[in-house]
Amino acid sequence: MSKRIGLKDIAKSLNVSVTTVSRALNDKFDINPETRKRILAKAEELNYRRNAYAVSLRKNEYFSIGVILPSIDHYFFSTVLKGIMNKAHMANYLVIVGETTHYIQKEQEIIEQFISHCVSGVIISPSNQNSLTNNLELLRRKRIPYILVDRPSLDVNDSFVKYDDINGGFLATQHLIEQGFKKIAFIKGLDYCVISNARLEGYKKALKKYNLPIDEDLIKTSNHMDGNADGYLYTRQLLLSANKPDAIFTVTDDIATGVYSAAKELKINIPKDLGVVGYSDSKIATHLDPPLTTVEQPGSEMGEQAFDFLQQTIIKNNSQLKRIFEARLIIRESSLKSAKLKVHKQHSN
Amino acid sequence: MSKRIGLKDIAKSLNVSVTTVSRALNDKFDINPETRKRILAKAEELNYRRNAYAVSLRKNEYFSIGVILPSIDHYFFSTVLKGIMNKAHMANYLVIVGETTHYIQKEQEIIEQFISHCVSGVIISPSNQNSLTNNLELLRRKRIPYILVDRPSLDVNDSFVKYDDINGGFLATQHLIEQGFKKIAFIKGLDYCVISNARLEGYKKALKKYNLPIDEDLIKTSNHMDGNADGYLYTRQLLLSANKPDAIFTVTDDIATGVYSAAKELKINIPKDLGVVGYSDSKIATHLDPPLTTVEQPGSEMGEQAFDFLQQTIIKNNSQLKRIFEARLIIRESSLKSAKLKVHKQHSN
DNA sequence: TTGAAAGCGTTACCAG
DNA sequence: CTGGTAACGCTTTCAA
Repeated sequence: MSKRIGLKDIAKSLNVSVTTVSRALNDKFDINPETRKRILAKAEELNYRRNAYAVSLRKNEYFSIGVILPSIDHYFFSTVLKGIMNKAHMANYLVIVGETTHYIQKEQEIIEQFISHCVSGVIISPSNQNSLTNNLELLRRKRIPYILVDRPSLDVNDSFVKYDDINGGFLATQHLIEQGFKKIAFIKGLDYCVISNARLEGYKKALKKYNLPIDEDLIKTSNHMDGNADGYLYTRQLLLSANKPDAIFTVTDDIATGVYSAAKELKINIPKDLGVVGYSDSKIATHLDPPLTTVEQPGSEMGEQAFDFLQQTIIKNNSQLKRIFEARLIIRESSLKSAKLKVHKQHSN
Repeated sequence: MSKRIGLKDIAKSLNVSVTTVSRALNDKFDINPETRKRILAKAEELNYRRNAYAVSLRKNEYFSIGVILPSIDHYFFSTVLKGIMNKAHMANYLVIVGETTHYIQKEQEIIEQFISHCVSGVIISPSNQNSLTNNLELLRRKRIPYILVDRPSLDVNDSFVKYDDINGGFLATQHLIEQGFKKIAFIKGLDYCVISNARLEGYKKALKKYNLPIDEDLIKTSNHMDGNADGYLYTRQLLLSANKPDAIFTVTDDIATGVYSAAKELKINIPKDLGVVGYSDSKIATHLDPPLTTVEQPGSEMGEQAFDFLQQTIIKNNSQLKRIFEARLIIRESSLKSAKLKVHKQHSN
């Protein structure tokens, strides 16, 4: 295990001062080009690696941000991360990632780790309601700039980036109503989930607007763990009950896949006998048969916006930066009651 | 912008020495419990944050690893990352992530950034053949331990974790043959892609074993950019040609989705008239109609193994750690010519 | 049980 | 153009 090479080693072997070596390596102007060349060559020869820790310490400048997500193998979050990393790379920031797997305890550990690692800021999609109060408070107290992604907090001073989930829920439900569906069920997420609640609100809003009754029996709660299984279960339950809906709107595409399975098993035709709308426009949506109508969520764009906000907060100490992405419904066949089957996938270039 | 609090500040405000404060904060035994309590309280009050950079510098101990992937929103890679992060978190390592988006130049930038950031090691899935020679050499020269994921290099000293892609290709093809398909096409990846080539090799091996001809016209090349589109295009081309195959094996599930679209459009029944086998067992596989037979790739497990290897390399300076995950075919309906659905997994020998 | 001082690898400042 | 010195925030060693 050979010792790590430092400026000092280069300096010694060339009989110059450490200062000079530093200058050469940092492309300063006040140095003899000759000396500079010699130093660079020597550095290369000795496989010198710059120690960013020492530099940061000395300059009191830190170039990393922390990203905290509930789960990175979830397609949406991975696109958010992609967006963040894209911008971060351009700005020369290092991206440290932590996955909470929905555990608030783990979230806290990650935050603490990030803080002592001197991250300049944090982009976080809080794991649940509870963490909004506790863990964010930790960041606030320690004065770490942070941007909330997808799940805003209740504090008006916080900066966030999110979707208009209320309108998303509204558009989805309205679309089903306009297609002629009369009895629309909603499979939602857990009660503490802000997003799920927003979509639920939109759902109810649409029903009200069209004077349809809100039937609590048609509202089911999935627990986020296995959407597919929950979708399947609740759909069976709904379709076999006396109070049978003719359409189902689900809080995630994942749950919608379960709806498909159940419908298939019960030989119920989508969309003729059962309209389905999902949420997120995940990869599977287009591949389901029939393709799933869903609400778009461009995660990558959101990640980029989050990074921009964070940078503004870090540099200009801005706060209360807020951006709400408009909800957009992507209509495919699963919700077109009077559909003639038409494959409208685009295979451009 | 209030100044960051350091040991010195706590020491001063309590009239003790920096050493004592350090001791208190690090739970050393040789300190008066009284003093310790006072210090801890003060630290809390002043919102002290430990500076890991200074600690690392002083102790010459660094606790972060770098992970370099071609693309993180690709499901497989995101599960690999998940596996890595899981283990890393338990071992108290920070995970810094870089996405090359398949650019070898970007890969190099990321490696250089990671090196100066004193990562203890790197887990990398190289972006292409070229980078295997260039960019890995950089890591070797600077003596950074690294583990290759999914795409091994040619250097026998390197440690890696990969799948048995040859056997994967073999099993997939053999299965189709055994199902009674006679003319099996293969849609592969780019020529430089080691993995694609391995699967191709397995494909050919199976054909040979069963004395089927290898027809280069039935081998198509997708460029990794839009698998779905390529799958669609090539499938159309293949199915409309005189030399029409009765089964298609694709190097990724993504491409297989394109096969489905084309088959649907041409009203060709899967699996009766066209057997299809994909690769990766991605999320969509089960949701396609009919569900797609594919070769499993448990990314998370692979990520965990990679981290374990890396840690062994870092700590014990081990090298040439190699693990090849067995290929396992997951049989679903898309390949069952005389299908009654029976889900079972087949192991290779 | 406590403190003073050295030093990790680097850069900034000032002098020459 | 070059070099000496101090300092970044912390831990370690040695001495009290």
